[in-house]
Amino acid sequence: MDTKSMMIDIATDLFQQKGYMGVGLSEILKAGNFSKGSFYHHFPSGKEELLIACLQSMSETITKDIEEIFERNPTTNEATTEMIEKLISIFERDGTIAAYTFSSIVSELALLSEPVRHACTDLYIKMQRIYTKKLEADGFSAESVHSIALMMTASLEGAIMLCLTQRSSDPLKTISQVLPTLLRKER
Amino acid sequence: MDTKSMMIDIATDLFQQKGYMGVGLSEILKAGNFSKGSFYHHFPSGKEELLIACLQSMSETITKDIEEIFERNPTTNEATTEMIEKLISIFERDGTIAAYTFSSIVSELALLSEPVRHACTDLYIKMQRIYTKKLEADGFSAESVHSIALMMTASLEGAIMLCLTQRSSDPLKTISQVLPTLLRKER
DNA sequence: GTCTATAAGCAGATAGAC
DNA sequence: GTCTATCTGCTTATAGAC
Repeated sequence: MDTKSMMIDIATDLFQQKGYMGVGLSEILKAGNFSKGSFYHHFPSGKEELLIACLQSMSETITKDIEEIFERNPTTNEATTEMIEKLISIFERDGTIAAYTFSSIVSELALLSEPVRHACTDLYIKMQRIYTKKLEADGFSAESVHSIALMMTASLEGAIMLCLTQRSSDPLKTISQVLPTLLRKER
Repeated sequence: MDTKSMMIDIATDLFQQKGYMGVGLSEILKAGNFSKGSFYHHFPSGKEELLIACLQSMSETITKDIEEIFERNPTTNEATTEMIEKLISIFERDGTIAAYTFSSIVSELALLSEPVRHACTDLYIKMQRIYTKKLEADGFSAESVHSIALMMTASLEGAIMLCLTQRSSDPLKTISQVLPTLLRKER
């Protein structure tokens, strides 16, 4: 594996644990035994360029993962349940949620940096596209599809945040129980 | 108004605009024409102590505000609609949401600092307590009350985050349309 | 309670040898 | 492509006069 990819991998890990601002460049370099010279060769414009690369890599992993779940489950309802169960088991194993969201890493930065903001928007759009497709296949009406997909994204994102701040997986568990209410077709 | 309160007010404003890490201490002092000496007299343990004071002040404002809305509206459904409308008009006026959430200010820090994490948890608990009370008055069953209140908090929090990253009030508008689905009593 | 001046440390970034 | 040594600027925090 080449140096650049290794840098991205190690940095992604650290960013997920402590957030962008919580990790110094030196910490990343030390963790992977990289030198400053080598780092600035691969990321000439520095730490934020590295972050963007990490976000892109995460985005790919996340969307691929969600796509698979949504493909192998018959309905949105079942896919959602599996997705959230997976998040819960990750959270209970690692004590943190390293996937399905950027917000814990960059939410402050998203207020300040346009490239970061775009990377976030991009991920949300991709996730909602997956939900939308499945909801349409489920037979939901065109108008309701958009609303439900957005509600799924928002409540999931909010629940992850609540889990992280409360150090408990309860919020995700509750959301998982409530979401099916929205996915009943009698509307 | 005393110096300490002025410091809290000015800092709150800046933190809301740029996040905790995005605002240096010197920026705060300059904005209010405070001196370092004066600042460290009032907040001996520094910037994080100031942040906690800001979070507490925000928490009071937010909960009082929500409480009023929930008191003057007959049902949870109507109160929620008014609350979200208010958020939307704030967002469309200021381009940011300076209330009802800490997450854009501190989400990264909440991973690192226990006092900050507790301040966040505290706010969420208070908000959900207000929702819960109203839902009970609406006649919802004891079990469903907890789930719905959590779903309200999570989706609102998530929608605010989406609005901020997408620079659009659409997510809040959509949530406002979808939430009533959860508040139908036929469950 | 407030002031100025200064400290001490670390951040991200650069230069130039190899 | 990688290395080490260095630079600059900024951060929070302190000391001590008024």
